Amino acid sequence: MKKVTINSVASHAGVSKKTVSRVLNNEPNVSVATREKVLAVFKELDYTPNPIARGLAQNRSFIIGCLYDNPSKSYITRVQTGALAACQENNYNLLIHPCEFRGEALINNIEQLLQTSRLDGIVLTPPFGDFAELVNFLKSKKIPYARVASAILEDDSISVRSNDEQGAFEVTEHLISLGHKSIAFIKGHPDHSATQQRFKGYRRSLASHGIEFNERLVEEGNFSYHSGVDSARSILDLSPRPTAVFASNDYMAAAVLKLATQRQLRVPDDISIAGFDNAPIARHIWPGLTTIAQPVEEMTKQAVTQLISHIAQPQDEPFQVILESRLITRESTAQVKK
Amino acid sequence: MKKVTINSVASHAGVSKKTVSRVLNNEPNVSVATREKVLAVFKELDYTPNPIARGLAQNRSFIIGCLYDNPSKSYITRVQTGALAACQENNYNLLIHPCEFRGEALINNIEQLLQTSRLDGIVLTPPFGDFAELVNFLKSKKIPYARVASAILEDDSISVRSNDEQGAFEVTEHLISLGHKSIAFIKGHPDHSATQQRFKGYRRSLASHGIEFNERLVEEGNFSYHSGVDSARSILDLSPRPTAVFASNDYMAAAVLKLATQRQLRVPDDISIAGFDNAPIARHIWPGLTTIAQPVEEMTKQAVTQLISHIAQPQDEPFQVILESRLITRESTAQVKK
DNA sequence: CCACATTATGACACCGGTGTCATGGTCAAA
DNA sequence: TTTGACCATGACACCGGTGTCATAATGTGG
Repeated sequence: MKKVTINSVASHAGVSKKTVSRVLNNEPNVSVATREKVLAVFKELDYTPNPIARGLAQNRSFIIGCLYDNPSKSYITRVQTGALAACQENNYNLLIHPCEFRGEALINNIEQLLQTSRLDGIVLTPPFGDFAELVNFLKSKKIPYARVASAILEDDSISVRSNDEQGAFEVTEHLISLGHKSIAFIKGHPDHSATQQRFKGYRRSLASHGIEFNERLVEEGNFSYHSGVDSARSILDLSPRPTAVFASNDYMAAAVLKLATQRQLRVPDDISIAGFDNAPIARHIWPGLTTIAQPVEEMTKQAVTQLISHIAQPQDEPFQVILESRLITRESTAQVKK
Repeated sequence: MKKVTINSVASHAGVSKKTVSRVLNNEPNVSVATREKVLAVFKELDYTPNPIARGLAQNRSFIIGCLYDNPSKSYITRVQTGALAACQENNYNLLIHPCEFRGEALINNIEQLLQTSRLDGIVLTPPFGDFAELVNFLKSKKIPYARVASAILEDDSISVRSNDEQGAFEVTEHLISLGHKSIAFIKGHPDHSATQQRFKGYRRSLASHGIEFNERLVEEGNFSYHSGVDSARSILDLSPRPTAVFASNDYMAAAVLKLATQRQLRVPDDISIAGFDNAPIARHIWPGLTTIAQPVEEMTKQAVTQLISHIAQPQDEPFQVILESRLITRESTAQVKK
């Protein structure tokens, strides 16, 4: 079983390599008869072009890098699923790059990644889309990039996100509609732009109902389960205890639930709990968590699709999309008790 | 800023391309003086060889494929972490390939993957290491592969796993030592060899204590949370109700916990629950789950490292390693009540 | 000191594609 | 009929490495 290359196809079809190449790339100036002859030989020999040779000739790798640093494994796999879908449709490969660096070290790490892997483009998942230093570096190196779920907007860039502010607003509205007035809030990681957005949504809802904002009800978390435990402790120790807790993601919400349960509090009778993200854990625990579902796969897929088309043919127009998220109510929130 | 290639290095150092290539690959027959001169130029120009050109010349892609199909996101990311670590150490890239096909369709899917991505090797994570059809296909195509966490052993293959049978034995021993005699068991997905192994460990422990095996206490799950809910329903409906449930993984155990809690049963006072895998959920819920921790990253890393070294220089000896797992006791298991 | 083995090095083809440019053929307008 | 535009095609260099083989330089034993 010999290897099938563009040369074997060319000699079988009785044309030159170049003509085969033209057919492969759908270039103009090939007669219909020739094109069909070549296509027939493709079928006959079961030919697939060698992406490595193609890459060498075009100085491309057909690889997109996906940068992430996220405590939520389910978020990571959702991002990967979306990115992979876009890559497969376009004959690209996806190189995953978990990365916990910040600042200077981050730039060095990415520089090395680019040197050794020759990526054609990079998808920045939270929080990397929010790091101006990194983005400027990519820009200076002329590496195409796309942002997923970042609130930062630039004039000429690719960005797909959902409306975190609005999502948080809706959760808070939901709690208020159940009669809650004392609603604690656990913030996310300060590096993530989503953290500010979700906090803003919470405050906007309070304000729109004339509920005074109380700083003592706000805790600083970092999206990890562990930080949720710490924040939960402070919140549950408050007196009077708030009647509801809104955590910026489901892991922290799950931590609140765990601690509350350990302390013999009944959820949602004694205290309501809401999260954000609709992570699997939100439905794997009892009671299930009220939360916001975002189309993470779809966001990433659109971002990567756009990134690849930008690589093939650079455009000047920005591509900025905001997808809808939706409130999912489960058992962890209920009418406040008198 | 011009591109730095082997040619620029060669002319700067005043030697031929081929000599530079020799230095790059640590080939013999280069004088010390020449080698040092070339290495100095590497530094000076900040040269990194182009893996694509290298791949074309050697007919390699420097890409390892990682095949998986697993409901547990945390397991997937752990596998990826280990595989990536091995790849990065060896200047390989990792191509992830989630894949839900079986049988004929699986073979076609993989054939296409190989055609388009030209993988140098494949890591088979559960359950793919257990599919003889797939393995035979890879063998016939002469694609190197490595198995992770599969109980299947062949004479000449690479396989790294932990001892599932022993792990399940230890969990059961633990329950029995707490006085449990009626221990329900939820099996995993029938395609996974771990499913058989864990079941065997459970039975061995029962037998070694003279506890009669009761088929009615065994439910068929598939490792998913959902299947755990179904199995839990049957088990909790039994009369008399077993005093302990051992689920083949933590997701199913979490489902048992959820259902038990919904039914006002106190865990572990009314019923003990144990899982397997030490997934994050095992410590994110209350009470935390007693379970078995396996070195998934380490297993995968060793498998991939070995795979890559096998690609560089094929060996005939098999590489078969079994790593230790360990019992982690948390709050979900306790002394049986009289 | 010569014959021969061994080491160090380079010239050149090659991997499998794409880009550039020349060439011959067709066709419409002058 | 001539001219020029345009289309279809191929020859050939090139991308940045590695493999093969020839050759010059050096070392070794008799």
